Amino acid sequence: MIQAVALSGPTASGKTSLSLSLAEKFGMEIISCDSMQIYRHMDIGTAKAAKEERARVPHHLIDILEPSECYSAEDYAKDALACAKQIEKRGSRPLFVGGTGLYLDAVLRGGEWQTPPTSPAYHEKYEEQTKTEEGRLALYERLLTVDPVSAAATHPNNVRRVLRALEIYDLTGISKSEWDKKSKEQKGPFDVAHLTLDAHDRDFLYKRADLRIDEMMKAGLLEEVKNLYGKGFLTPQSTAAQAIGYKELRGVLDGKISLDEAVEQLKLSTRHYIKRQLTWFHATDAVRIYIDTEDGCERSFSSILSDAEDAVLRKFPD
RNA sequence: GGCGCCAUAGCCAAGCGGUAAGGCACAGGUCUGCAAAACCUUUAUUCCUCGGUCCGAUUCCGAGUGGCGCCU
Repeated sequence: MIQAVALSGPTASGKTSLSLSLAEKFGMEIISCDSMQIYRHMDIGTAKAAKEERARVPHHLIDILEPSECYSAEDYAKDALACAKQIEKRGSRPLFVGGTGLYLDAVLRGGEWQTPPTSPAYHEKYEEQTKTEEGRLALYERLLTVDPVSAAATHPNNVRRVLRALEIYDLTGISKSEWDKKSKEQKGPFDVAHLTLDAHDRDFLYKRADLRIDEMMKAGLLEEVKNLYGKGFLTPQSTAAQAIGYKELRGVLDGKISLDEAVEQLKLSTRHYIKRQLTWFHATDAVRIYIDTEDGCERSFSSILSDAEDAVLRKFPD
């Protein structure tokens, strides 16, 4: 078992600065767990740690792909595990830091029972069919006969998940629910201290996020987006184009919406994202570290840091 | 001052005599791999106020209030 620490939490909760101090304190190396910081040329909008910050502690899995390249949770699990093994060999612990819950789950779960990768071709095959109500229902009905357990857990409207479950069955002859069962039974490769940042007052988090977006705009986010599209690094159908900020600002470049509207939209998308992240991390057994007091006031960095250190030491007394 | 139009949830908005569509926001949730994605659930005992007609009014009539437009 590889001993590891994980620091999760929603956007703008302060993961980056806390991770640096925590890594320095315990001599850990950081493995980013962020589906968008993976991509090069997307720096401002994904709030990557600055160059000087990254010089303080070794960072991994940032800037490893071009924005046009495909990547998935499965790829991440492989890459992150390889990274973690090397860090362990160097005699230190990996510190997973990021807000992509699925990616974090994927590495920590690890093991033999990994479902086959998605093939874009499979999904394209059904693109026409999923456009109509009847088509979607037919797919769902097929899933109902092939894998009733997964069907029961999936809403018929959630085409992506319905297709994915069908794909796994068609590719392997084994139902997705069967794969999941095996996967749950196996032990992951990590012994992990999972900390997650949280706030008593949701608005406290939202305000921080709004503020950070204003700073991103000042730092030249629009230029960054313009460049990405201008140089053809980013295409509308790539995964990277789904990134918050990049998709909203594209409308400005096309003259479809005003800059003010786009920024409002970007703030809204960010709030929605924060909410989904909180839902995800609340469902984990992570130790919650609050960035505000119970009456919604800001806590000092040093007290947050000392909470985090305590949580790590409780798990690994050294 | 006169005439016309409008007033429905936090916002936008349909309904125009039979018991309040829809969208957005908010809130809650799902998640085994495109996840910064995709998807789900929930939200007006009441329609600006008062009076009238009617078995029944958000809907029709009158008055008031507020907003918008046009005219003098």
